[in-house]
Amino acid sequence: MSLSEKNFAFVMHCGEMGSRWGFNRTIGQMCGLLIITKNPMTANEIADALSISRGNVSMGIKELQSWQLIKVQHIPGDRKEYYAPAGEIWDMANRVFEERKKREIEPTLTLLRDNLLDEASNDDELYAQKQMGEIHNLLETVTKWSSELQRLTPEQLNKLMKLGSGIGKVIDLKDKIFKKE
Amino acid sequence: MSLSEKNFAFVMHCGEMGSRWGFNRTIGQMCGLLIITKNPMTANEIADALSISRGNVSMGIKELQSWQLIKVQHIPGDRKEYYAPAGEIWDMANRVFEERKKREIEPTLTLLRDNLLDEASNDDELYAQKQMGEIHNLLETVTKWSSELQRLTPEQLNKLMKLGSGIGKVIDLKDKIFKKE
DNA sequence: ATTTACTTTCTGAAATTATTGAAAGTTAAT
DNA sequence: ATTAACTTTCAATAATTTCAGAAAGTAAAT
Repeated sequence: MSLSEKNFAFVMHCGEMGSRWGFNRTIGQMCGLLIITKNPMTANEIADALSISRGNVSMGIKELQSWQLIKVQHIPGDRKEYYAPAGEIWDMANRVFEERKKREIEPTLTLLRDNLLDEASNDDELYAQKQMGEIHNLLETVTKWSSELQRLTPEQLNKLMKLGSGIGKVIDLKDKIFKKE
Repeated sequence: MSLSEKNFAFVMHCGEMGSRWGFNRTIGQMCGLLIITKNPMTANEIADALSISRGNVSMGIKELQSWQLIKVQHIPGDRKEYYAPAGEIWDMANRVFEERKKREIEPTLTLLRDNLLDEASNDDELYAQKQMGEIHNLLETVTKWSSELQRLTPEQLNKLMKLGSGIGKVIDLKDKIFKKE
């Protein structure tokens, strides 16, 4: 079974974008392919569909598993491994987001915290520390905020999203009601 | 004037991270360097501080300008160009975010919209379209939501951030008050 | 118009990253 | 124990990206 033109275009597009999301072209293609394919696929089917080597598929699978984006399935009486997306689109996006946070924000936070422990010994250092402090705060806010969002129930989240620009009003509303502090 | 050990470590770290944010190592380093350096720097100073070629700096400047992350300044009676960050940390993060959205979300949205116009002609295509539809919705939500956030005043934004997990309660509260619909 | 002080562009070399395909590994069936 | 049907690993190669340094460009000062 081969891909329709449109579906193929989508898979290739995932390849181009893939590199921006932290994996390489092939892995992006694999991910896109598995997402739009109804039935789980074998490694060989993937290799054929994308015209890449079997070995390359094996690497890609390992990588996609490390991102927890795909899962393995077995069909009784069949020794092959079948691969499928590990969850709904929303879950997958969340995983990518989480993984990226871990890879790019956390190391920076660690380094910044370490740097900020030192006393600045002159004006230049003081300025550098001020700037690093700002980055640190920004990253902490982003981290905290994103984990808060993930704590919401899907229902709350949905409401929040629908709220859209109304969010501003709700904040003001909350202020009026609890204006004591 | 050369960098302290800690500051140098920060700049190098920006190099490593840089590639994840869409530019390359050198450009990440340049960006970090300009952020923690109090005074605007000339291209030659940058080249010296990072031990890279003058030509490479020139490329990097062009790229950073295309991201609107740095600005050029002139000192009267001096022909050199001096480079400095284009704004506060928060602004720069916003620019990077915006630019990434433009580069990776918008093209995908375009492709998906195009693909979703077609009628599915069989079961496989129908499934593929369903999945693409989900991705499309997710990306639209993210896009919409992020531009809502940018529309908030810094003050509102600050309150929202401080709210943290309390956001859930506020949503529920709002629901109770306007429970008519 | 020339020189001088700069910036930009471009080419090929170097470094990095991705990919193949063959060999090795694994495991179920016989 | 051997074979058959798979998967994984890895060394060699291919493709891509980054970079230095030279050459070309620009424009202020003389």
